[in-house]
Amino acid sequence: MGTTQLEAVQEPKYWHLKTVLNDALDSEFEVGEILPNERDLAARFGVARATLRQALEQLELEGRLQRRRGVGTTVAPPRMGVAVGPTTNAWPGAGRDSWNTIGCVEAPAPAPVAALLGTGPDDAVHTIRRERVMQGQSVATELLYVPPASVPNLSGLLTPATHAQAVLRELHTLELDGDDRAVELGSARAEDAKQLDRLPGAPVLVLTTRYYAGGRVAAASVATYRADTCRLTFGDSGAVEVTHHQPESRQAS
Amino acid sequence: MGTTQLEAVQEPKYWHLKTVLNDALDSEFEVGEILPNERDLAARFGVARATLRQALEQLELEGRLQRRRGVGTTVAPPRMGVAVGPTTNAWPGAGRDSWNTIGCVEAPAPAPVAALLGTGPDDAVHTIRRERVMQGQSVATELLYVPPASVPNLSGLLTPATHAQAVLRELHTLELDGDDRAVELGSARAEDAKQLDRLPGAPVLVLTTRYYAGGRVAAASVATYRADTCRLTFGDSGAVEVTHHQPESRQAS
DNA sequence: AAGTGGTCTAGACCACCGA
DNA sequence: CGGTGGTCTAGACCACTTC
Repeated sequence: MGTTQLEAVQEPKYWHLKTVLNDALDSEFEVGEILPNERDLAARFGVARATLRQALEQLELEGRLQRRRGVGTTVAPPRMGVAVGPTTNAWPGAGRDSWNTIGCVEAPAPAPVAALLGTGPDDAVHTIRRERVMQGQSVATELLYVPPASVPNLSGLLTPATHAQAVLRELHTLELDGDDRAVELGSARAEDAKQLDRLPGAPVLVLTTRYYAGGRVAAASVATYRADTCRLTFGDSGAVEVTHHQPESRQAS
Repeated sequence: MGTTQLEAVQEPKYWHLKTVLNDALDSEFEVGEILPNERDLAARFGVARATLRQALEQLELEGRLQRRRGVGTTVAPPRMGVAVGPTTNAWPGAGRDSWNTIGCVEAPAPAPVAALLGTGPDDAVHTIRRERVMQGQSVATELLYVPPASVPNLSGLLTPATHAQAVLRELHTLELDGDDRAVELGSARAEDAKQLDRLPGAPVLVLTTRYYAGGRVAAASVATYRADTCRLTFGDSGAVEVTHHQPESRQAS
C-alpha cells in the first residue's frame, strides 16, 4: 500500500482538469480575460504541458476558450446564434443578408458537389466565394455553385466582381421551389482556415444547401462555419429570439 | 545546404500525413477494412506515434476512420443522413419515428434548459430520455423536457415507462404551433458517451429544439448526435433523397 | 497473455505576435 | 527580442478486447 488511493481514479487527468478549469472559468474569470500561459498552468496543476493542452483543446472545442499563437489563451464569449434558415427561405444574396462576395470563377465543381447538382464531373459551373461577417468577425466562408443551365442569359464575361453580381441577379429571376440543408462536422481546409482566422484543421460546421427551381437543383452551396464560435439556428415558427444560451452558472451558487 | 529542401516544408507533418492517409483510404482500402496498428503505421511513415495519432484523430473527426480501443482502426462507411426536420414537423414520439424511450424522471431542468422553457431554475419538469437507433447503431441520445404546465391532466405517478408514454400522449393532444432548432458542436458527457458507444469527450452535434404551443414553449429537447457518423439533414422541399454524399473519388482517377 | 488504442511525461524546437 | 501557443519526439504505462 502506502498510497491511500481507495478512490480508484479511473478518470483521465485531462478530463478532470477540464472540469476544474471549466468551473474556474465560470467563477473566477471574465469574458475576454487572458489566462496564464500553458507552461505555468501545467506546473500549477502538476501535469505535463501535453496533458494540460488536451484539456484546453476540449474547452476550445466547446467554445469556452480561444487560443491564439503568439498571443495567449482568452475566455471566449458565448457562441453567436447564426440564422441559416429557413426563415430566410430565399436565394442567396437576395435582400439584406450578412454575406460579402469575395470572388467568382468558372470551373468544374468538386465531385461531391457535381453529384448534388446533377452535372457531369468536368462541367464548368459558376463558383462564387462569399464570406459571412457577424459582430465584426468572419464566421463563415461559402462556395456557391451555379450551373450555367440555371443562368443561361448571362452576357459575356466580365470582371469577377460584376460576374458574381450578374449570376446572383439572374438567379433571383427564377422561382425558388424550396431548399434543403445538411450539417456535418468537418475540419477547415487551409484556404478556409485562413479566411476564418483559424489554423488549418480547426473544427467547422459544414452546411450544405440545395436550391430547387423548375424541378431541378438550380444551385448548391457549401458553407463552412467556425464551430467554436457559432451556433447554427434553424428558425421555423415566428417566435422569440435568443442570441446566446450559456449557463447562468456564472454566479448561480 | 546539404539537403535540397527548396520546397520549404512549412506544412506540419501530421497535416501532410493526413492527406496521404486520406488518399490511401480512397484508393487502397475498403469500408470496414482494418488498418495496421498505430505503432506500425508510425514506423512506416517515420514519425512518432503521437504525430501519427494527430493525423488519425482528424480523420476520425471527419468520419473517415473509426477507432476502438482493444480492437483497432477501421475504415468508416460514409456518414448517415439523419433527418431532423422540419419535414417531420410534429411532436416528438408522434407516428413512426426512430426513437426509443429509455426512461423518465421528474426533476429540475439544468439552468440553460429552464431558460428555454421559461420555468424557474428549481421547478421540476418531466424529463424523458430517449435514444435514436439507425441501421442497428445508436446515433443519438435525447433529453426531452416537458413542464407540468404543458401536461396538466397527468394522472397519478406510474412506472417510468408508462409515465413517459402518458406525458407524450398528452403532449400530442396540444396543437403544435411550430418549432425551431439550433445545432452546435459539443463533446459527449460521460453518460451520453456510454450510450453512444464512444469515449467521453467524443465530438457530438447538439441539436436543441423548442416546441411551441399556445404561444408558449411547451417542450424543449436537447439531442446529442455522434458527429463522426451523422450528417443532420433539414429537409424542406419535397425533393429527392440522398443518404450519403461521400466523394466518388473511390476509384475516380 | 497478447495486442490494440488511450493516457501521460519531460523534454525540444518552431512559427507567430507584440513591444 | 522575449513570450506565446503549435509541433514533434521517444519513451512508459494503462484500459480494453480478443483469443
